[in-house]
This record gives sequence, structure tokens and C-alpha cells, in this order.
Amino acid sequence: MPELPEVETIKLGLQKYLVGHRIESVDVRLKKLVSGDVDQIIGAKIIDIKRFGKGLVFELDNGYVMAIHIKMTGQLIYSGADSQKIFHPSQKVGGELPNKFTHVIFHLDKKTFLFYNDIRQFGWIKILKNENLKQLPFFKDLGPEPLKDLTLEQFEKIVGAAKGPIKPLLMDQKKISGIGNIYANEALFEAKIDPRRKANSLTETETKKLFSAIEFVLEKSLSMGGASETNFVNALGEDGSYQKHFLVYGQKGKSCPVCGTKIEMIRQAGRGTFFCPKCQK
DNA sequence: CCAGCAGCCTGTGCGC
DNA sequence: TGCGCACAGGCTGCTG
Repeated sequence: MPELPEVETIKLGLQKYLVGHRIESVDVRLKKLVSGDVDQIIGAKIIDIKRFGKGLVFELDNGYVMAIHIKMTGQLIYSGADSQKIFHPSQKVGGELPNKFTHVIFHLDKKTFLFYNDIRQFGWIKILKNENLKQLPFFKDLGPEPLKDLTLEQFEKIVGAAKGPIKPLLMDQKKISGIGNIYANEALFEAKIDPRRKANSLTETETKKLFSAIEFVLEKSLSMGGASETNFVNALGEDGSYQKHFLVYGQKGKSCPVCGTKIEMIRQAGRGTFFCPKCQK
């Protein structure tokens, strides 16, 4: 699922291709995904694209921003002369663009386009004044994020103060932003920590190990362009490759790459949790 | 105040 | 083969 490395990968692509383009018109095919006044972005130029946790923010030259969350199955695909790809047949579901999952089409200058696709329609696009961004529910309570502003000291504090199990804590965007189910599973495996352990029961050594493991898996995935485990594609509609390197996520019943024990799957806070019962203590 | 969980959706993959 | 259903999970908002 799109988490920090995937959204960062999209952001880097969008930055490369979209900054400097002007939005000429917007075709909203599925109204419920878009809130705010679409007219406010018509004619505006995209000056930067930022990422906060798993959220994206398009900064415009007129004081407005467009905040986008792609949730699980959202895709932002650029199409234009300089992308060297017009309409991408690489779409696993739906075929060429635009297709039946294309819910918003941004018509940009120089005959370029940005497609917003979303199979499950969980994502959202919000148009608002820049100064109001930090008041949005999602951005308001967003915690610090790994590889950016989350320090080891902060991490130790967050982990030490939490009474619940460690894995759901890692996925709590209000505590730490950017980590979802895939990287929570993979990081706990790397750190050899049982996902069911109470967060505040982790020793100082384990907490340090987990902090490093989080950075390790996120960076490794980033270097591979993210994980295209379901519908993730980058800004050009291309797959990442980290999904080929999952050690425990989705590996139920398969052998642990370290000790050979069968990977188990349990359910925690309604989410699938994968772990090696022998390696992870 | 916080934890837990249903709901939002639809494609996929399983069992029968 | 085809049907029905469980499952995938980020986030919001409701409940206890």
C-alpha cells in the first residue's frame, strides 16, 4: 500500500514533470473525491509539490494549495510530451488512460495531463488556501516522520509512553507519520521484535534497533522506487520493485529467510500482521 | 481522552 | 465454470 517510500516516489516524479505547469482546466468525474472550490486552481501555476507523511500538497502561485491523499489505490499519473509516454498501457487494471477508474483529469498547459485514478475511491483531493492547510484533520495531527524530523530521542519517548502493542503504534500517523502495514511488518522483522510486544516493554537496545530498522526498510524501498504490491505506480505509471524483496509481508506459510520457520499471520487492530515466531521475540 | 472498530470501496482469489 | 464471500488497509468518525 502506498506508504512513505511510494508517496515520496510519486512526489519526486511529479516535481520533475509538473512544477512550472499551469492548470488550464479540471475535469472532475467523481465529485465526492474533491472538496473545495475547483475554480480557484484554474489558471494557477504549480510552484512546488510537497509530501507530509502519506499526504501530498501541490503549492500554487495564487496562495491556494491542492492537498491529495491517495490512500490505498490512488494513482497520480502524468502524461505529456516530456514524459515520453502518452497514455500508459501499463495499467494493471482499467487499461489505457483515461479509464473507468480515472476520476479527475487535470488539463495542463503544453498539452500535458495529470490523471487521478482510484479503484476504491478512498482517496481525496482538497482545494484550500495555503494558510488553512495545517488545520485540515489529516495534517493537523500528523506526527514526526522517519528520515526527516523523527529523532531517536523522540522515538524512544513515543515508544516508552505507549502501553499498547508496538506494531499498531508504528502505524499511528498521529504518533509517527509515513509507516503503514508493509513497513511496520518488515521493520519489526529486521529488528527481531514480536509485533505483539507492548511498546513500553522494549529495551533501549531494541528501541534503537527498531529505529534503525525503520530507516533501513524505508530507504531500501525508496531506492527501488517503492513497492507495487497492489496498485501503486509512479508518476509515469511505472511499477516499483520493493515488493519482490518483502521478507515477511504477505509471506504467510512461507519459510523465514533467516531460520526457515514458517511465517505466521495474525490480525492486529484489524490488519494483517506477518512475523517469524522464532526470530521475533 | 483514548482505544477499538465499522465504514468507505472494488478487484482478487479462494472454497464449494 | 461460476458463484459468493472474505480479504486487502489508510483514514475518519463514532462508540464505549
